[in-house]
Amino acid sequence: MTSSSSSSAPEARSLQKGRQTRAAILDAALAMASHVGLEGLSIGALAEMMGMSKSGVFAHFGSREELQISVIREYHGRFEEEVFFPSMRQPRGLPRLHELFERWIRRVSVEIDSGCIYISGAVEFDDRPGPVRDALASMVRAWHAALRRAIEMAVKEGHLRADTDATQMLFEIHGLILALHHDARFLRNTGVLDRARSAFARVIAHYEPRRG
Amino acid sequence: MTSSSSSSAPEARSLQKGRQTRAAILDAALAMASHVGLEGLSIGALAEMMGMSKSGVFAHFGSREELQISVIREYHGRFEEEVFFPSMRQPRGLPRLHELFERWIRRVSVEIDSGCIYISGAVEFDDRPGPVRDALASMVRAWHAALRRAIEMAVKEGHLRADTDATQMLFEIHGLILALHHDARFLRNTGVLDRARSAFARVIAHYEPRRG
DNA sequence: TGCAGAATAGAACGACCGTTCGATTTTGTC
DNA sequence: GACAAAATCGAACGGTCGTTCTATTCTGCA
Repeated sequence: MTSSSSSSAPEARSLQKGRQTRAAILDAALAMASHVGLEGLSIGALAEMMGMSKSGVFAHFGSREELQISVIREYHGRFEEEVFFPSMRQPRGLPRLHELFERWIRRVSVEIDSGCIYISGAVEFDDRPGPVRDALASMVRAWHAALRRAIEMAVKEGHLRADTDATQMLFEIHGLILALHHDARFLRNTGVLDRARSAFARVIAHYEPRRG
Repeated sequence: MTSSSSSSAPEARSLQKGRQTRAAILDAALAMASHVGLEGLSIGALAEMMGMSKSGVFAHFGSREELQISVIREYHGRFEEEVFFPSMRQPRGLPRLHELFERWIRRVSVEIDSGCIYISGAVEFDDRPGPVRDALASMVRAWHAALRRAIEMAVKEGHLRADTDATQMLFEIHGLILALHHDARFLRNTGVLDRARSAFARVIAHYEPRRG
C-alpha cells in the first residue's frame, strides 16, 4: 500500500487486522443495503464484492441478523456524524432546526450511494418483529426525539409559538422528508429539494409567533 | 363437491375455473405482498397458502415477475375502487379533495391486512430498473395525476387561491400520507390519523383564498 | 525467530428459490 | 357419456441462501 521509510512495520497497526476488514465489510454492506435493502443483503454477494470467501465474511458477524444490525448501527453513527453533530454547532432554536433539516434532506436525496436505511428499513420491517426491527426502530425513535428536542428548544427560545405541538410539527416535517425521498429516488422527479425547502419554510412560518 | 338438486351444473360457471383460482391466488398474493413486500412474494409460500402445487400456481402467471405485476395491477384496481371512484361522487373542489384524502389515509393506516403497496413498492424498487418498477411507477404517477387534477379543479372552483402550485400542494399532502404510513405501521404510534387530518386542514387553509 | 491465536479459505449441508416438463386430473362442450 | 382442452400435479433442474465444519494462512507479541 505504501513504501514510506525502511521500516516494514504496518503503519496503521493500532487495530487488529480483523477490525479493519470488518469495517471494510461494513462499508460495503452499507452501500449494498442502501441499494437492495437490509433484506436484500447477501453474505455471498458481499463476499464477492470484498474478494473474500463467504465464511470469511460470515465469521465477522456470526449471523446474517447480526450483520444487518451492525449495518444499522453503522448507518446510525454516520447519520449522527453528518447530520446531528454538525447541526449542534448552530445556535439553539431556528438556526439549529434549519441546519438539521438542510443536512437531513441532503442525506436523503443527494448522496446517491447512500440511500436512507431508516426509511427503506421502516418499510421492510413494517410487519416483521424481531431484533432487526427493534434496533432500527430504537434508532429512528432516538433521531426523532433529538429533532423534537430541537423544536422544543426553538419554542423556549421564543422562535416558535409557545403553544407549538412539537410532535405534530415533527410529523409534518418528517412527511416532507419522506415525500422528498419518494419523489427523488423512486419517481426521479427533479426540483423536489426546493419543494421540500419551501414546504419546510411554510411549516416554520405557521408555527412562528404572529408577526406584524 | 356439491349435492344440490339433480342438476350437476356448476352454480357459478360464468368464469372458467382457471380465472376463479387465478383471482383467488391474486387475492392471497396481495395479502402476502402487503406483509412481506413485492420482493418477498414467493410462489412456494403462495402455493402452500392456497393448498395447491407450486407449478399449479406458477402456470397462472408464467413468471414471478408477471405475478408481481399482476399483484400491482390488482392493487391498483382495488385502490381505484375504494378511494378514487367513490370520491368522484363528491362535488368538485374541496369536498372531493377532502374525500380523496380521507379515503386515502384510511386505506393506508386502517386496513391492516392491506398495507399500501404503492409505498412499500416505491422503496423496494428505488434502485431496481425493470418492468415491475415501470408498472409500479406508472400507476403511482396516474394516481398522483388524478390528485393533481382534483387540486386544479378546486382552484378553478375558487376553493383554492388562483396562484396555487398544485404540484407543490400535492407534494405536501403526499408527505402527510407517507408520514402516517411510517408512524402507524412502523413505529406503531397512536393518534397519527388525527395528526394527518389536522395537518391536511392546515395545508388546505394555507392555499385557501384570504378570508376575512 | 517462534508460537499462540486470530483471520480466512474451502467444501459441504439442508433449505428454499423460480422454472421446466411430462403425466394426470378436471372441466366445459357436443 | 365421449373427447378436446384447460388446469393441476409431482418430480426434478440448477442456483443461491445462511450456516457449520475443518484446514490453512496470517498476525502480533515474546
